[in-house]
Amino acid sequence: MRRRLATSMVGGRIAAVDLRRPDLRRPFPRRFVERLTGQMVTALERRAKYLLATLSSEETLLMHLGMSGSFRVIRDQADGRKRRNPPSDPHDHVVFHMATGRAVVFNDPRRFGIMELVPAGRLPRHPVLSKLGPEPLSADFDAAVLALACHRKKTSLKAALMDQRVVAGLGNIYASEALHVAGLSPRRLASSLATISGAPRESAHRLVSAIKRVLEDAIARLAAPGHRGAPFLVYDRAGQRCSRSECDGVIRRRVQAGRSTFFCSVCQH
DNA sequence: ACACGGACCTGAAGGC
DNA sequence: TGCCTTCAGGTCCGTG
Repeated sequence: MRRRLATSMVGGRIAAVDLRRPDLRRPFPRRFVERLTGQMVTALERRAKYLLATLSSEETLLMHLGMSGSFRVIRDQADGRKRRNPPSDPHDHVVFHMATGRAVVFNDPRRFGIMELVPAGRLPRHPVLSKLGPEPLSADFDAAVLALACHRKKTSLKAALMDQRVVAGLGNIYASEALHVAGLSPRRLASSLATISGAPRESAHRLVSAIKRVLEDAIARLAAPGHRGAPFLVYDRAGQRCSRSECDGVIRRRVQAGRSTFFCSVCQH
């Protein structure tokens, strides 16, 4: 999503903002439209599940898609005229009209999304960012770090992977997917990744590799033009056969910490 | 300090 | 057809 939006926004100017309701989960920041209008977008970055658009005003637009949020880009019409009324539905809550003529539309039926404006200097200490664990695809995230973060936890492995302080950016789908690839049961204790002293066991190495592989694959697929809905290995596949070769198990669903977990009880231990 | 359950919203799908 | 319940990719807050 970051890559796709960057193409339309980075280096461009926000010519107008169409704000169609006062709030998502929380009210939009005060003077939201005025603070964005006319700004250049100098960078678009991601931290965990947050998108961070750096503005020429030294403020950063902090965004989260929640459960149901999405962005779409509307290109200007072939004859060069801007669309007066971009195609919209009742859940198109914000439209960024770029000076190029493109429009970036934020749609979010459940309105669990977030849009905030944060002064650049206060970004590192922002409450939602300051407690986040390592980026899963960075070199900082390795078996030693994961084992240390987990060795005193009193929760399941699945819950630990969804804890954004342990590793930042895995959600319910990819937590299940990574555990499947690693061959680890979601019900194991998180602390079983570490020895008594907190050193990583072999399972921690396997899990870190699985997390990185699962996320890299997903990003590669979603970045491909005309991509299809991700073919998950276990997520939302209860009752179907395990896809691992040589495994004749069936995928099961169980609720952990209030969320659905999908796994194969034959090849995940 | 930690872990859990419920709350926040709307819409889709399935049972009756 | 319509009404009910359950479930959905994420945080956040109160409670124990």
